Amino acid sequence: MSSSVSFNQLVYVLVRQIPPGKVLNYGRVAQLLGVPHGARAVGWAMSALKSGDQGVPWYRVVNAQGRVSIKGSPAGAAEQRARLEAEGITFDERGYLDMKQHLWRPALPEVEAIIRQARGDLESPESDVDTD
DNA sequence: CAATTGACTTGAT
DNA sequence: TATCAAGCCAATT
Repeated sequence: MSSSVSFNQLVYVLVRQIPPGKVLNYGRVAQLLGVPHGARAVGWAMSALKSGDQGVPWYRVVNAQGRVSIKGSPAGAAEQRARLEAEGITFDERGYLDMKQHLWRPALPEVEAIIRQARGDLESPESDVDTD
């Protein structure tokens, strides 16, 4: 019991909430999870994703500059850009997308609730949610 | 438990 | 605008 949910799992839960046509940067994800300076950790979590985790729209996470930052895999970066373009996002000649236009701005209370719920669900699937 | 790594970010040059 | 260095975090070894 009490197996605390890994930071990575929370990252996946949040990334799953990003709607099509919208994106989030690593730092933002970390901030929404309560770790303002955990951008690198988020990137680490994304790199840990495997082809089987198709439920996680990893391609909707870009760097703060509005550019894809997959390293060691030019093909991966190309795929990410292709998937985003397929959702209507456009890139300029330098390979940047418009963050002002595509950055996802969720209602913080809602996101916090989802994270809180994720922690609870993954920690104790059977714990009865409440009652009041 | 210490060292290493990496899909990051920001500020300075 | 492009490059460099330092700061910060979690998972791995």
